Amino acid sequence: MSRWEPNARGRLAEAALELYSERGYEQTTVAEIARRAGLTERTFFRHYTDKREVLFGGSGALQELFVGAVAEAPESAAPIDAIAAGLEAVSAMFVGRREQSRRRQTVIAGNAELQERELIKLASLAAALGGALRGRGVTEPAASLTAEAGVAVFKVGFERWIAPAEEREMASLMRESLDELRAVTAGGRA
Amino acid sequence: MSRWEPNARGRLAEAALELYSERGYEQTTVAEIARRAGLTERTFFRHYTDKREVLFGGSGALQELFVGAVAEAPESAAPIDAIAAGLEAVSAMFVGRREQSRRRQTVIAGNAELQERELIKLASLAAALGGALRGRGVTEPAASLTAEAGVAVFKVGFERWIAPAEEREMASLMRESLDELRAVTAGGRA
DNA sequence: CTGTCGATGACAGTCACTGACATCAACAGT
DNA sequence: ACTGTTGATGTCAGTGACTGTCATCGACAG
Repeated sequence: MSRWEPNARGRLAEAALELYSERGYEQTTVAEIARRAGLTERTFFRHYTDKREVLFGGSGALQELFVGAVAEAPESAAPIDAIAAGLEAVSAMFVGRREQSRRRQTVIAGNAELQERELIKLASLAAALGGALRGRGVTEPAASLTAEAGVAVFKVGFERWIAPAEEREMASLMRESLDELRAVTAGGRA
Repeated sequence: MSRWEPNARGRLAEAALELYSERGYEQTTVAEIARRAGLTERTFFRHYTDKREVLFGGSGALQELFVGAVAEAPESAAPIDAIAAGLEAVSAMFVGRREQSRRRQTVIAGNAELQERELIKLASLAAALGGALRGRGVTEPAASLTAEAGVAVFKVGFERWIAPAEEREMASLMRESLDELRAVTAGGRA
């Protein structure tokens, strides 16, 4: 057996989401999070760089998955279709996590610092997607624009997925949102 | 005469930009900024909510000017043309401030917290522009998309304006960037 | 049995940020 | 001229996020 309970990082993330939900982000101290996870404040900062980052532990995996799927889409796929493949892959990783995602977004919506962190994560995602598209031979500014569009679709699709009454799968909502973007950007044509 | 030197707020902003440039954002304490401005740390926090905000004192005026110009563009103007009018207005307010803007962007580029703050300011700008467009009768999602596009053009134009060798006026670069966006989004057509 | 390693704890310290109260020139009203 | 109010600032004592440093001690290799 191990000297400590396993998955300290996960316990910290869980404790943080609970406390942020219960009493709000600002009213929660890092010491409290650590205590609920059975650890000390110092150990919290060994797993997460700051009090905000504990809510974004999954963003690295999300970005890797998204970028990987874009990079490995069929060579024949157009840029926007590679992005669509990425959205499909990402949707799979959220299956069964809708309630947790709702709680998390509620917390983020209630605090400006957390919104800032979310924005920079999305900016990082857009930059990485742009790089993946350039790796597929897409030139600028098409690569960056398509990447930004992909992130915009993800945002819209995600918001719909966590909407109160919504029960459809994320993948469907992502496809729907992408279709709407296509319709809008095609505006003015036949 | 007044009891204190005038323009405390401006002196703080100036001192902060100097110190952030000289020794970096993280290596500068608020007490140092206040001391250089001839004030105390407590007074700094009466003028700016936090250590980051002191670099964004002009963002309120920028947003007001941009939004106002969009709202007051000729009724006949298309959404994107209203945005173009806003970009013209904004360009005027930066005249003579290129060097200061360059130093400021260098500081921001060197620190993640400052980038986060900049991103949320731009998100706020996009939201406000979307509102102004809706006020002109533009429906969703065209209003939000056009607003996002406007912010994207502003970002690109601004980056070019502060590029090392660049000497052209901001207004020209904004027009140029907007034209490029038009070209890209028109892609696939005749 | 012993030495290394890695995750954690303990503890002191810096600094961003806040609340409460004091100060005092300017100014208005008398 | 006298006085009360106001507003920007100073002073001081906090709280809490975050960091550097060293100690601890099961697991594991040899």
